[in-house]
Amino acid sequence: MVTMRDVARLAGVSITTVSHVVNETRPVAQDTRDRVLAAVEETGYTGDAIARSLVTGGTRTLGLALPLAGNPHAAALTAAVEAAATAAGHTLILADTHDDGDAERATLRALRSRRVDGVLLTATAGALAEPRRLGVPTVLLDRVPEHTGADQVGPENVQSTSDLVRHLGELGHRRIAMVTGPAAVSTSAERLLGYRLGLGRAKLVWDPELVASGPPAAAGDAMASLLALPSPPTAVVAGDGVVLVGVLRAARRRGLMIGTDLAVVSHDDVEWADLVDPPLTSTAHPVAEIAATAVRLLVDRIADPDRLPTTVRIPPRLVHRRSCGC
Amino acid sequence: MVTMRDVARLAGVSITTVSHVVNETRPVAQDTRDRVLAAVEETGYTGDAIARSLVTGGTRTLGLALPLAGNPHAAALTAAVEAAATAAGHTLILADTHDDGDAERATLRALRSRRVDGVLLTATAGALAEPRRLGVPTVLLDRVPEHTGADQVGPENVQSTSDLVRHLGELGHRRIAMVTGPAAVSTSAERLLGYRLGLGRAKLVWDPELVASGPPAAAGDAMASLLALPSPPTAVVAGDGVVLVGVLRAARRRGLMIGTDLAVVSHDDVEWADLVDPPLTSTAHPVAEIAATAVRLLVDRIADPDRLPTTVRIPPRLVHRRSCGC
DNA sequence: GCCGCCGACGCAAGCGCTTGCGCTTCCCGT
DNA sequence: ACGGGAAGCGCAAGCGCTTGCGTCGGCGGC
Repeated sequence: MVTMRDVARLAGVSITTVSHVVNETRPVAQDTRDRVLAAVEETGYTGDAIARSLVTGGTRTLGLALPLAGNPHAAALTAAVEAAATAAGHTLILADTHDDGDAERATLRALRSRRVDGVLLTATAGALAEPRRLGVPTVLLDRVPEHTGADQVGPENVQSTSDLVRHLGELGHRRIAMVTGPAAVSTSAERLLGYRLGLGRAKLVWDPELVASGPPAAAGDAMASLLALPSPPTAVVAGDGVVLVGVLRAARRRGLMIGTDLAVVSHDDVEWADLVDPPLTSTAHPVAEIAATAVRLLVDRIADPDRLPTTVRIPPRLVHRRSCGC
Repeated sequence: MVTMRDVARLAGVSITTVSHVVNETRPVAQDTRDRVLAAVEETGYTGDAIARSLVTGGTRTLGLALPLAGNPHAAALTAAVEAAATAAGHTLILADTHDDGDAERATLRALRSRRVDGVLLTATAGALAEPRRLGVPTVLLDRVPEHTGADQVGPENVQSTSDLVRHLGELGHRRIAMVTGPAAVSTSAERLLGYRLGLGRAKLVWDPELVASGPPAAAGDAMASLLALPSPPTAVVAGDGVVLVGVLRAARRRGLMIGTDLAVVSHDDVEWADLVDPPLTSTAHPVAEIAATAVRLLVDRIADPDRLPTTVRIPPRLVHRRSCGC
């Protein structure tokens, strides 16, 4: 590794001066500057972020901790966050939390030991207190539990789900089912709430028999059970993109025609939504906007640890296609 | 931040001892150990990877640099690499290269200034020489150009594409088209080669009119042009998952029945392959295996910079469904 | 002609950690 | 009773950088 010392020697100045010209932290005579810059060029000096961080305290690094495995939505979010972080001049450290409280805590500690400036976290309930304990600036991403006293950014869930259900109701459906991920996840809980709300707005009664929530991988089986009911649903709202896959598979296995035998609407506008038959009605969540907002909030929080926590809800856009039966 | 000094003070020992206890680098009397560990616990000491790295030289950090934007395959790869890196005891720094030579070079320099131990790189041709120039241990991922003298891991493309084409040929198709990403990308080039090879094996002639390669986003238009040909293809092989989407959209716009009017086979077994009509015949690339192999190669290279470069090709599995017309 | 000021730069103290030496004890063999 | 070895620890250097003080000329104002 070529160090500042090498550059300094070559330019015939002190490392102090090299530092100041590289960082532009104090005026340096023009010809000295030139000599230093030339030396930098010649040596291929890149600097050492590690050493720099040790003295400045900051790393210009953000941690992103979320359940990554087998989740296209998380993947999209990751890409969007990377873009936003880079735009804000930060590097991204990626860590999979496996949706597990212990793993989240461990991840957080690891990130903090790497001195990340801040963390974007999609947490289970188990690790919500950890960031404050560790004193790491954190914004909660995607999942937005109540009363955390933290900055958080996520989709608007209640209203949008309610709209989905109401639309189904207006189409004449009386038995509308809902399949979601684990109710312990705030996103699922909120969408479940929106579902009930929508039912009410459509003047329908809540039938617990018609809702299934659990691990996304089990969504297919859950849907199969719903369809096996004596009086099965004629419409279903899928809580998210991965649940949707299960729902669709179950319907297909049962030989149901989507849109005709069974209306399907879903959260998450998957990229293939227009490629299946019929094209899927769903809500499109502006991932880039969510990511950018989260990064902005985090950067603000890092700059001022004492500002009041902000919660931002970003409403999805309804993409109306034909699986709802229209 | 609580430092070793704090722990040492609390435990009534020197920081040397704390260091040795924490790292288990030399024997320490049991009760001293206990006191130190207790102090660690009490203070919540996490260590400082930055300071540690400064003295040891290593960071136990790997960089992953690839074109991330709008590419589900890259996303899947990212998740797989994260898992593999974590399993190998490394942290992952994620960087989007935007498939651009200059950006790649800049990214590589940034990663090196962060002192990553090694880099996994999906590169354009423009930046292939950079890793060696910078002296960063690197393994090329996913795209595997010839003669790079570097470690590299990627899918087997020629044979698998050829098989796809041959299958189509055996089904009686005479005019088989191919749509891929940019020919400058080695993956596309190889698949194009496999396509020609398959054509030969099926005793068909190569008609340049039937192949389109270019930016994935333009795949739809490219496919539309192919379908508008006086004598349009009766079968098409899509170079990858994102091209596939364009192909399918174009076919749909033209009102073609997949599998009947137009046989479609594809690389990349997208998660929704069984949800469209008819289900798609495609090649499933073992992403986890590719990622794990790449990380292994990289770790080996870090351990021994002078070992001979290895190239690993991982063959995909053909998932035979019905879009081929069977 | 002297003082003060300002522009241009260098000194050296750390940041928190690892690690090669070296210093104490303490015990055991003779 | 004494020498020597081993076990248990601590000292301090130094990783590559930033930054608060200083130093050193040179120049203008009086």
